[in-house]
Amino acid sequence: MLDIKWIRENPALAKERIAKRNPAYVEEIDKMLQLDSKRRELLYQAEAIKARQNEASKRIPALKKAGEDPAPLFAEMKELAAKGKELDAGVKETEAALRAVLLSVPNFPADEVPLGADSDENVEQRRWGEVPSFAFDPKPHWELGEQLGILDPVTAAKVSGARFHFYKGMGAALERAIISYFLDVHVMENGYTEVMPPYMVSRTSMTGTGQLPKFEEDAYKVTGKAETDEYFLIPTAEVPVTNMHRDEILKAEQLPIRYCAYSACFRAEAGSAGRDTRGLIRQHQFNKVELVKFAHPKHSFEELETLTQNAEKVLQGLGLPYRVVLLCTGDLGFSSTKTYDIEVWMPSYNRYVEISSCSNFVDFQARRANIRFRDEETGKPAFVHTLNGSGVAVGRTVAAILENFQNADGTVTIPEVLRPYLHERDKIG
RNA sequence: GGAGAGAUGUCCGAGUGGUUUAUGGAGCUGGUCUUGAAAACCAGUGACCCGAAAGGGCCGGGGGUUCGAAUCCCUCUCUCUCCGCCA
Repeated sequence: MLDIKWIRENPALAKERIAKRNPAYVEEIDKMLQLDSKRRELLYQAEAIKARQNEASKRIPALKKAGEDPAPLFAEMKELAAKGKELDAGVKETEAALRAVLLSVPNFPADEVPLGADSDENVEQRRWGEVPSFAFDPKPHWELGEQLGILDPVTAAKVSGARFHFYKGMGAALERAIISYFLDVHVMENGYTEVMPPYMVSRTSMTGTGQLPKFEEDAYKVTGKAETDEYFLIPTAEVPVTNMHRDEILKAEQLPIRYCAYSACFRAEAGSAGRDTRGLIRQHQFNKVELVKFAHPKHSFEELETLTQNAEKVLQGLGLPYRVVLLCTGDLGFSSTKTYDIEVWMPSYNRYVEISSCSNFVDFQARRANIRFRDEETGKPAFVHTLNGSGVAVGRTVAAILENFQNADGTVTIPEVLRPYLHERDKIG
């Protein structure tokens, strides 16, 4: 959620900044400004009436004590109360309308975010590792997975539907080993605290991180026995973990707080019918290790750099070639102000494929979720900056391992760092 | 699922219809004292919203009763205790 106060004071700049994302949002800024001034006008009137009511309330006991009849005052007050109620309703209505607009407008892109229409205009920052060249015809991971008997989408389709997988045998073990490896690196080397979050969250939590109200169709909703039961399956551990500190005032010395969390993730993939239909790339349910940071506003952009490096580290450990790109304005997520994607080399796609997305949300989520800290300079509460990044997507890592480390005989070499988690086996098949 | 209790400012906690519309602690800031620190004492500081300020509003969310609600009623959410069920 953008800061209405800041927008009120900098309307031209606000429009300029939001237009970088999409000029259509300029109109929304005007709507905000209009509702904001209406709200303040109504609030002023409503509060003036309340002040008069309070004043009268103080006089009534005094009148009684003096033996005078307060009845004439009652009549006047009754009228005032009716008027006040009307104004209160107007304030509430305007506030709700303003909030609705605020919740539907995305974050400003940071100044250094390149202008661009879509992912083609993302800017490569660096590459790591060697893209493999094969002396044989390399296979896509879905073929390797089937041949090795470790991936089974057909049975999953029977049991659940499209975009699900059974992992079997070494496939299941590999997925589990990767999860453990990622968590161990982030906990032991990168300084994160491990959390296991709930997989179902409330509407409030989904709104706090920005998935709702705008992207409800992308989420799976779970209803229960009671009519009021309403949960959303988490699309990422970002949602429960960021909301851990919702409505809290943290101490400045606690910052930065770093959490890592393994979770399954659930996505409806509403807009991607027909895309990446084979393999592990785009599933309704997938595993991910997520990194979340709560940072002091002064340091959040540095924290984004280290967060990205922390995610890169696990790919380096595995020996998977990747590149880091800075997302352009057209590819930037709703809540983010700046995002680096890490893309792993995927031989079957003959290109780099996203395996991690590391973002700084500045105060956008913190304002929605009311996550604050006590500023040491002013002594007043201020919004923290939240960041998160995949550290990294597990299913896509399995795909990348299978494809990049496949051998001519159809076996796959297991990266050394994973072997301790797999009874020291060095290959699959 | 049944029965009961509760939700107050950064934290703890008082307040059960008005005449101070939030008592008192802790914390934090400054001061006195001290070689320094602690303790003690003195003063200040209270979330959040509108406002340039003065000031006003604001006691889990929403609704109601009343001239007037933290206080009474309804409702929702959450927490705790006991019982039941359960991995």
